[in-house]
Amino acid sequence: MTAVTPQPGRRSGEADTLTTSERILDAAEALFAEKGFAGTAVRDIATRAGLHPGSLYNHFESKQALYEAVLQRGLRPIYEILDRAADPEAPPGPEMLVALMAHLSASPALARLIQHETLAGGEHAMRFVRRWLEPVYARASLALERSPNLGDWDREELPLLLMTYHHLIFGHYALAGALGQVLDIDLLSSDAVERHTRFLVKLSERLLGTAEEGERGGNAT
Amino acid sequence: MTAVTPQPGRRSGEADTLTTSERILDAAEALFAEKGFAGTAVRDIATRAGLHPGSLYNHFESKQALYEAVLQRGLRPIYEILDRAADPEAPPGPEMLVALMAHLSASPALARLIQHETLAGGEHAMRFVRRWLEPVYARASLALERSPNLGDWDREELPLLLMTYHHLIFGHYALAGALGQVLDIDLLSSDAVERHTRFLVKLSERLLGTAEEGERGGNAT
Amino acid sequence: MTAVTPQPGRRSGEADTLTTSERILDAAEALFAEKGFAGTAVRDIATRAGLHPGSLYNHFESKQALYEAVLQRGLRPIYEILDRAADPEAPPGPEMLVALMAHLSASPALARLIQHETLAGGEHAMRFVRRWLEPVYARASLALERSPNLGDWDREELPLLLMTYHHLIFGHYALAGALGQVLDIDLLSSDAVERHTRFLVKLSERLLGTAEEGERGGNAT
Amino acid sequence: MTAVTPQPGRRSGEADTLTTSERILDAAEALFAEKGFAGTAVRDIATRAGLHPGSLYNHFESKQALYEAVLQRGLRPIYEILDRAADPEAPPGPEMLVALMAHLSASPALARLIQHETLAGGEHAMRFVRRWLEPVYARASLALERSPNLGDWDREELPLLLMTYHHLIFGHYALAGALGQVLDIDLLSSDAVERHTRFLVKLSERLLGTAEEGERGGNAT
DNA sequence: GATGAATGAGGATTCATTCAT
DNA sequence: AATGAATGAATCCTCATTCAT
Repeated sequence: MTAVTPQPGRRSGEADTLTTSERILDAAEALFAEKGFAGTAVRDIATRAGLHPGSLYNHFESKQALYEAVLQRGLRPIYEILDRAADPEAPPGPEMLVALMAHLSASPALARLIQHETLAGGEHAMRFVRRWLEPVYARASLALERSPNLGDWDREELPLLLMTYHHLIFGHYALAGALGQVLDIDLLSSDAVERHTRFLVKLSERLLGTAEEGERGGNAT
Repeated sequence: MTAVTPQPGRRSGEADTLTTSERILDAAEALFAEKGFAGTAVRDIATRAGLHPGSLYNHFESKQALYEAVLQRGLRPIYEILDRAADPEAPPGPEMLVALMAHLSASPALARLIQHETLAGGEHAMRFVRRWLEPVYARASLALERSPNLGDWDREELPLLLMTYHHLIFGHYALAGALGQVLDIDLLSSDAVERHTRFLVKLSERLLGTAEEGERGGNAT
Repeated sequence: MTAVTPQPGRRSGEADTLTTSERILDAAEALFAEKGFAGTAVRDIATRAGLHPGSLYNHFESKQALYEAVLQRGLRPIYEILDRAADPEAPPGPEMLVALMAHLSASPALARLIQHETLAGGEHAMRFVRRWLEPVYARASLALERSPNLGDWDREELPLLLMTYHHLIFGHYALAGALGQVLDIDLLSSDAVERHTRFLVKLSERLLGTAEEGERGGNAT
Repeated sequence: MTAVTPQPGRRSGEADTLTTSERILDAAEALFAEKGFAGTAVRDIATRAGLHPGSLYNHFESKQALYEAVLQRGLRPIYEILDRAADPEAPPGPEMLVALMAHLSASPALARLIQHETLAGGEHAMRFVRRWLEPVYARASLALERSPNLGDWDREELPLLLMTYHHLIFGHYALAGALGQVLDIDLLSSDAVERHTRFLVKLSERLLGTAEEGERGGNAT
């Protein structure tokens, strides 16, 4: 067991060395992902984090603030992946897909959180969309436009392409639990993640004409 | 799409002629879709349906029962569409896609409900998955297997293809509100629905080699 | 099946020939006896009587009025028994006990109702006590004072004797269900009623010196 | 009666030193005794205990759990009295009766609670009977069997003797309020309790031939 | 006389949050 | 930083009762 220097952004790990705040964030992430914001009780988060509900307010100002902290912690690595992909210096290729897959399959709660929010509608969700989702789409859009065979699609079809990726990535991991059960597959096993990544690359090929070289994208997780 | 003779189970219509139960179902569908089950207050449903909260229980045994009635009402037409598509007598083609699109774009709340449930996890969602989603997948699977160029895909890639349709149909309309805002498009306009339908047919073509004859399935809504 | 002339005071009988009001009274009696006034829902009474809750108000003005009708119907025969016993023309003896036993064991709900009310306390119960219980005690007191060996007891002990009979008669049948279970006896069987009657006569003998001749008091029910 | 050292489970006392839980138990005992379980509103218990309805749930899981806690607190001393009486080392005598009287007259709510439950019938009451009343009868049965002149009664009359004591003790204090009003006596005054105790001893004498030496067991309350 | 729907008050309970300790 | 108790608003739901049909 190597010494763990507490990193703000890190997920889980050896239980005893986790900050209380991190334990709360972990508990909250799991519960918000499963039951949504309204369906999650502060008491349950606290219990799961091993403390009493009141104590939670020593670490986060409110349920809402905790929720946003969970989102923030989860979304930052995604920004970084997309930023790297949008870097004009970087070579085009399936690396972004592979990296995204790896990240989401490692913390599937994140994908579910994002879908919950996107699904919600109303004031609250609109703020989320503006603050969190628009930057993601802006970056993804940049990355997409560097694809070689894009001319195959009309300009007005591009948003649909973007959304296709949204669904096949975020949607896939968000629903991995339920759909895995329907199909009797563990969609979060490393095999399945690898297969899904290959599938996405193949599909990209057919849609965009990219990634002819990239069937290897496997050692995810 | 065949002419729709108004039936007891119909949606919307002249406000005054709606049964109280139908008004409740409409109100509940909208609110459950927007806020999820836990986030929706029975009082709000009642108010929106124009009656006092207690009266609601003359029509539905509980919030849960109401929720299930909403799902049932929404899902039945989907079963019928898929059943028709799975009928071996029926000619293959994009009709199923077109019909599904038309139905979902006409009541986008339904798609959101389905995603809410599929997202939820836990006991509750698993029951939904078993009772509602598995039959859908069974029928869709039958329909898919009749595609001509299916040999292009490995047997283990078929579930991923199925899921792709799930995401591009249910996911699309479930997230239409939020993603439409990000992309600054009204994804529920009849133009957009038509475009999305053409997109899906085109994508099917590239994935399955089908639908060469039927791209113009546009008179949706 | 002989012709049944509808008698206001009669209990149960051939189900089909019962007035709706009688069915309601029967249902109410059973439920009030089991669960008390507050614990009984008008809806349950109606259901048990085979009609819808609203219809009940065609027969009784309110839950309270129904309750009082149940009491009235049940208590009238008891008054009559006590009146006969207090009649100075009547020969003294255990006949009153035997008759009371027979009546209460035949409709044990009545005893429970009386105990419920007596137990309750508060405004409501005090009204019951004044209206219903005081006349019973007045009559019973008259009957007691005609006992031969009463001089054995102080004047201030007489109320305790009266209460002893109250408990051993009303209390006995009120608790027959529960205590029968504890003791593993069916206290409402005709054997048990006969035994209990003999017991009471024997006890009266020892307390009041009466009833030397009366061990036969058996053919109850 | 031995000296009573104040214990956590004690009744009444200097108002300010009572635990909140104790105040709730006191309030609940009084109200449940007067109005029964169904007739008592949690809000009223809370108000009487000086707090808001929700706060009550910090101390008791539910109305039902509170009810059971009230019963448990009240019944424990009764077990102890009966245990002492059933002890084969202890000398036989009216001490048990005296002690029971003292306890019940000091908290008459308890007797009413017991009668309420015994009266109730249905699932709920049966559980009570099994859990609470059967042990009482088992102990009382042991105590009874040590009486000298028991041979005077048939074996099948013993349950009726047991029940007689049940009625004359629990029934007496349960109905003390109402019957006291009918008879125009304060049955809970120390005089009345003493007189009732003497009455019971005298009655025991006549029934069992016991207690020739101990009639003066009067220092109750 | 029966029905089903409506009503509004009140039922128990949960909730997020606060605060003294 | 943690706790347990307090709070009051809000939760879902049941209740007795009414009324048009």
